[in-house]
Amino acid sequence: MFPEDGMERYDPKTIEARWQRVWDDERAFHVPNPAEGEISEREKTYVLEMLPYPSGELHMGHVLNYTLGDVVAHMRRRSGYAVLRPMGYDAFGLPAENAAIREGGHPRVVAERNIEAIRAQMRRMGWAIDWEREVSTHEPEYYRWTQWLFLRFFEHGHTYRKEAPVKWCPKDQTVLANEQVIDGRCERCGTEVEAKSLEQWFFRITAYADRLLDEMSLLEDWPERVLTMQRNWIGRSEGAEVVFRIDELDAEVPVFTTRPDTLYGATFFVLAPEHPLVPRLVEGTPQEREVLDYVRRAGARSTVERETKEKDGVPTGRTITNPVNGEQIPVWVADYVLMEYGTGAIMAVPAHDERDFAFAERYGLPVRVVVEPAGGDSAPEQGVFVAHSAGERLVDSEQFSGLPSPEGKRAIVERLERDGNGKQVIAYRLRDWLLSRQRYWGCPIPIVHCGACGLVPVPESELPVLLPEVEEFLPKGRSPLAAAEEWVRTTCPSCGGEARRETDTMDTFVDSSWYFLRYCDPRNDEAPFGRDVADYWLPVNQYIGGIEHAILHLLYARFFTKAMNDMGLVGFREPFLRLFNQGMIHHLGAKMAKSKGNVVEPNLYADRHGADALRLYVLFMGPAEQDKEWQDTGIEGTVRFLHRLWRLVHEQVERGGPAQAPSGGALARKTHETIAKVTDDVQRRFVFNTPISAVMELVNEIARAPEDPAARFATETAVSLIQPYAPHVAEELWQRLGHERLWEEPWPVADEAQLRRETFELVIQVNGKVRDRVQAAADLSREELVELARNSPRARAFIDGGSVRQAIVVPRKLVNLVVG
RNA sequence: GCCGAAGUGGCGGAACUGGCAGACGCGCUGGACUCAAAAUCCAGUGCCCUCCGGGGCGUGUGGGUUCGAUUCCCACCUUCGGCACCA
Repeated sequence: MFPEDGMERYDPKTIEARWQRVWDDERAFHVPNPAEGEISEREKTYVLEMLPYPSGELHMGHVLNYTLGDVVAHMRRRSGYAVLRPMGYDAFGLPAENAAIREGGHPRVVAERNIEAIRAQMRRMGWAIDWEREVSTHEPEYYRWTQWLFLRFFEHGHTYRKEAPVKWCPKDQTVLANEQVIDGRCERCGTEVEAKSLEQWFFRITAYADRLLDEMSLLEDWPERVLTMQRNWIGRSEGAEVVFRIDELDAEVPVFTTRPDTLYGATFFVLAPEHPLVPRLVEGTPQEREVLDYVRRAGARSTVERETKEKDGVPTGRTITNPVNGEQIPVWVADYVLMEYGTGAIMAVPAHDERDFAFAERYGLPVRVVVEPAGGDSAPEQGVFVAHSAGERLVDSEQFSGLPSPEGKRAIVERLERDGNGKQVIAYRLRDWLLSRQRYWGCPIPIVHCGACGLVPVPESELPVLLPEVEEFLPKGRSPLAAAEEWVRTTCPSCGGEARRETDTMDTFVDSSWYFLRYCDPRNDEAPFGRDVADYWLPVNQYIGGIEHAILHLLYARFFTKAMNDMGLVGFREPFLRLFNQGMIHHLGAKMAKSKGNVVEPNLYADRHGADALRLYVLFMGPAEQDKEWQDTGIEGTVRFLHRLWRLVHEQVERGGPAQAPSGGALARKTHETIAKVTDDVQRRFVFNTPISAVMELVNEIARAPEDPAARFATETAVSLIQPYAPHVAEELWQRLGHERLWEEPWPVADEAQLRRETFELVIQVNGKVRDRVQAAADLSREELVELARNSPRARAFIDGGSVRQAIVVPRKLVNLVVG
């Protein structure tokens, strides 16, 4: 740039490669575990970003995600904490398997090739990661412990196998967990899912529903919307189970309702088409054909269709007895009642439930009002829909009439309980987590099916159950593992007889539900992790990732942690104390996607401008939690800034000014203000764009007064403050300033004494409008400030003939003269 | 439909607890350097008016509270996200 000055040009490529090598050689970011049996003296911080799926290509979302974590980790480490910041790969799963099917070859080869590629790109970004703790979920050394944990869950009854209606993705040829179905479509491929009844493996996450809600109180800082989404997903609702009877069949049919106070308004009864009682109910009746026909048609409807069409159903010809008044009401079958929720049957109260009302309207069923809104003085109109409201009272409900709704609920439930016709219950929307998948590239389920002994766990000594080698990965409705006949055929660990291995593999979300624990103790070959070491590092202090896992991964990991806590494997109940969701980086107005051709590749920019400029830019763009738009010209601004800083440092080295700043000067004060701002912004506010602005301001100030006695001090501080954001160039400049190892240098602390000002700019307002600004001594009294304002000629012009009726003084800020 | 978040210059954004709206950066305009260009540096840059002193308006829209509102309250508009036959 200025070769005639002999100043070396800022060349990010060389600098970045050099410092990455130094960090590796010196194991700069390796953190040892506290020695056995002794808790480390140093306070710890666990900074973690969500486990990446190794697609082979790093994208901008990763860059933002890991750079955020990097800044936090650097600052924490330089503030004296032992910082755990590991990295690994969520390597099992469909993308690698599908790529292998498409291109031929083995999913493992695809996955490992991708890992190599993405690791190289990550290292290029210079993140301060302890690479010695790297793990990948597809390695037998890892999935051995996934299996081990599965068996502990199995022993404790957290895992079970049952036949149940499940969601099936016809494209991926596998079942899905409820959480992986979005609007009736497969979360991965968007194919409409089908309903099937299959025998599958489940985690009993529903047993933890209440704790997943209640223990949110243990979390330090999670985005409110994530908590809301989880609460909605769990869907806890308090109500009652009410038992209706069909005497002719000697059958009891319980329903769940949140409105037991409306029991007298039940005018019909509805069973889900899948309800097991339906065939017996209509057997040999004139309605049999029509009802079974309806059931068949409902079964063929897609979830989407079922949810969007007009409500329909068929009468069964049977009646059922309302336990409170003995009334006989007709039983219908309709698919607006879902088998998965409650008991698969409802009492229909059309006057007080919109869905029941719509159904009653269509089929001309009676509508009986039994609750009147607050302040109803005349008898309620019959046959209409009455929305739920505060202060409502029961009517036409025998002895319960007149009770306010909440008391009515209580009284009716008490009566039901006394008569053995019901009880208070809580229903959840949350379903158990379906964990088995009919695909190859996943963790094998370590179970043996024995004709004599049933489901037998594989003994711990035989773990891992390795994935068998097969020729064909294409799924055909059953797991490709089933084709490895020799592998499938085994002996029962319990009785020694012939037995067959489980051929389903686990949902990859199982792998990622405990990876944050493996990082504590990644090479342990006797246990998934040592409890002491886990209890030292965990819970994660700062977790960072995308909002897409608001329910899926985050709910599963919380469940796993709680179950492990119950089993005595860990001493804490929540895995992630603070959660941060970064926004998405868009380009050309849309989410980056290969199919749209608008992907901005980080590597390209790292090569062109350096990783430091890229890291700075993704943070400088705007608030980290907001979605934002990539601008090529934007990164050029950060490039320019680094060049400017580079020149400034060299100029200061040339000048050789004193490193210690004399106190009291404007530049010295600005420097301390910058330290305070940069530190506070990250630590308290978790914002990353304004600290960069603050350092830019400081650099601008230095450039304006390079001969200031505080210039050298200001320059060194700027380099030190920018280190978490642009670590390579900061390290290089630090060395050129005559120091070493900036990453080990304590984080700067602002000197309170230097922050104090002797004068300030007093803003003078007249009737709320700024009319003048004057310098004022910091220690002036309120009266003196008002005098100063009154004497301002500019303010006077606006006071004119009027009199000052009031003066508002904000100390060290402004005076507002109210003139009337 | 319900719940939530957001709306500020040409653009990304700042203003943290009700007290100077537009920090920082991009872009643009003018100038310096150069044979020229790039790079760099300097100055300017919300809109309107101006006698060049300054004045008026301005944070989605309309109202309110207040000495004072981007910030608090009410209503509405727009965008985005979540939930949505859950009994």
